[in-house]
Amino acid sequence: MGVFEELQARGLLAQLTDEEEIRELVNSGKATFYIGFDPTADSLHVGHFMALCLMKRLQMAGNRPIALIGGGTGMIGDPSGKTDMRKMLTPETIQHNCDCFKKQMSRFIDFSDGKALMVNNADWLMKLNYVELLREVGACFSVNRMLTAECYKQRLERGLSFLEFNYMIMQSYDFLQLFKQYGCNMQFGGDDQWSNMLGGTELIRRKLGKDAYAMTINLLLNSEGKKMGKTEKGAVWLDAEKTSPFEFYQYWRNVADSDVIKCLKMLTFLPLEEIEKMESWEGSELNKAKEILAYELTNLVHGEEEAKKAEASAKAIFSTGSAENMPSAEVAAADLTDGGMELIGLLVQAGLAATRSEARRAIEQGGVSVDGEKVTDIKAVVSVTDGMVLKKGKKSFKKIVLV
RNA sequence: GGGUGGUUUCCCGAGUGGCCAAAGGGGACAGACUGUAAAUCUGCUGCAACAUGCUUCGGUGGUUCGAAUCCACCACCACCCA
Repeated sequence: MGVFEELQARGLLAQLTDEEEIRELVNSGKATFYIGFDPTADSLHVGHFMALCLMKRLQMAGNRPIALIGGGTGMIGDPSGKTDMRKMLTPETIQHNCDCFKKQMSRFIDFSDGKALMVNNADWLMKLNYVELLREVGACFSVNRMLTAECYKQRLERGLSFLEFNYMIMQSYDFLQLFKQYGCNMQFGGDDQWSNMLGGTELIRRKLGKDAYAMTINLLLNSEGKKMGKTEKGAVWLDAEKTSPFEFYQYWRNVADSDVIKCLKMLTFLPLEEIEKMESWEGSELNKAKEILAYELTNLVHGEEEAKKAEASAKAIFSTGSAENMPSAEVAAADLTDGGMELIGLLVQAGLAATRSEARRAIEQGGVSVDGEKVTDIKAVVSVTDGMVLKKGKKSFKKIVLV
């Protein structure tokens, strides 16, 4: 089985311009392909992770990946799939984000000896001349056709600025540049990028009369059709500072039954046969699959040591309530009166409640316990000791560290 | 440039002078049931010194005893015309 078939079996492939050609190129390890990353935040998240895995899989099969950082396109903002205008980022922020991306990517992809490249499209986009670009590239695009593109549909109803309308042209221009400079003949990306990617292959055909290919991977959606890798607080980040390994582990440990197998297939490097065995697991047995999923992904992103730690603490906390490796919160001894503190304030300080009102509510509704003892008195004052365990709801724990 | 409609709490969306911290739904949070799942049921959802008080309804100013609601100006958005 070649890489192509493997990708297919894992349910990753969505749309392709030319299945036969792509299969051939990719399986023989002759492709140079690129995936673009827009620097909209200072860390990569789970969505990017899929793309990185794809790069890694293809690299292992001998193909050469190019990670394109969108320092230039980031100045414009991709309207695809968005309902509203994006926030404009300052050039400084974009630069900062690009730097952060670089650092994180090198953990996943082997950039040594030109086995993979990392380039920034700011290098060519920023020095473009407007009139020249119009003559050279603008002539190749039909506005009529662009307007029928799926990625603009939604936005046509709500308003689309000329700035964002140009995103597709910039992305197409990227592909042309990479084709010319590095012989990059394929572009991969999320399925929401399809029309932008087609723009590139067409531009190459028109300008150079050569064939280039595009392929999209399925977005990681849960059984309700929502994008995965998002929580109420925002994305699940790959940066340990923004999403701790423990939180990261917990996110995957808590996926719905109906999504485990899909996640294992799409995100992990476990052999397909192994995953197929898990498909027959039922009921609470599936919990084992979730543990595997969480461990595997934490391992990939944060390394073996962190993965083991996260797994051990999760088990300890949920089975015995043990405080080992539990996420902790610092409390200054100076804030205590006679070694005690009102529970409401403690919850807020530990980050288990955003406001005092919220903390009060949690207590009132019987959701708070201290060292395993449920507390329902709003006015309770608890004596704070180093290592005491505070629990709010079913899954939020904090160990108190006195400083 | 001209006209029309709009901007409400996390989101959608009611509210057109006092009974509005603001209906209803979604989401989130907490409880029950469970398997750290889903579904279901219940509670809860601006802040606080929590039975009183304080700050909210695009922005600024005004009318009024009293404004999310009325007036003026500004900003932004959508649609139609040019």
